[in-house]
Amino acid sequence: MRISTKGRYTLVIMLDLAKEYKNNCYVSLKEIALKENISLKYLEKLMLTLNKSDYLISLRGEHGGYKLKYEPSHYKIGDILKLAEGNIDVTDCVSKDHICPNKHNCDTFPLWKELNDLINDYLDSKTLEDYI
Amino acid sequence: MRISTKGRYTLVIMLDLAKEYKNNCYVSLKEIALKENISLKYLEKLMLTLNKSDYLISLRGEHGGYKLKYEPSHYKIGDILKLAEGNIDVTDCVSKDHICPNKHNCDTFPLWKELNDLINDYLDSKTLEDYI
DNA sequence: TGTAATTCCTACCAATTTGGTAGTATAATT
DNA sequence: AATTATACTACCAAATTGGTAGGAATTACA
Repeated sequence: MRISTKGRYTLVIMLDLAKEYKNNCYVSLKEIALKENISLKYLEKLMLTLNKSDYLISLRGEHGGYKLKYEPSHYKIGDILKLAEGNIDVTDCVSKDHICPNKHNCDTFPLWKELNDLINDYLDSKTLEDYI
Repeated sequence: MRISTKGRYTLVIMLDLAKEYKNNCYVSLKEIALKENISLKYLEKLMLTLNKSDYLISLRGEHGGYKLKYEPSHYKIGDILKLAEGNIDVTDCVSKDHICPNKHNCDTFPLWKELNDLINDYLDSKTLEDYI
């Protein structure tokens, strides 16, 4: 049930950008790395994933960095975690139809399905706005 | 957020034993392995963990196997998963006090704490009885 | 009393994931 | 031209996952 540093650090980045959204300025990874005490190189790597979405605007060079493309309430926590972690489903059977041939006869499927819905409904009900 | 086969198979074992509880007979791993299409050797290994608890009564030899020590409603799903997976906490900061020195100033801690409580409250509200 | 069945226990192992590091190319600012 | 920052590729060690192999101990039954 673990959320790895990929998801946690990615959320930290997004929150730091969210906090600066009203100032409309770019925030560099160096600032975030220093402030949050995370390796710059690791943050760069996380940005590769994050940047494949339509979430951010980036600028290279001096006074460059990243800023949110939309206002903080636009970003659901669940979406950010799914992007960073790849997949946050409790089991494969709840998301991939083909993986379990007899889920209708499976005693544990209802458990995983209900738990997965609980988690996803919660994470989709919260946005960056709620944590700044 | 994944539950691995350790947790899933362990729950399958416990449910199979729960279904036979009223008959008060021993169920062998061989039967479970055949029925559930899981490797016997892997089930044996999972039993090493499960057997360290006070959950089961085992008997070697012919017509041997395992049976539940208590009635199915005694076993919380959360307890079984914690035992099998080792730790199902979303992050370390929600369970280990020392791991994060400034959790009171952390923007994301409330999120992990609330999510972790949601999951654990759900899993502790269900027992084997609910899935047989 | 011997044999088959079953749990119990210790090693070992390949593939994947996690949590990074290193180096370089590209772009923007001064 | 120099500096600063993102973008991208490659690599790597440690831990976890999902097993397998082999044998020892114990029990039931013929």
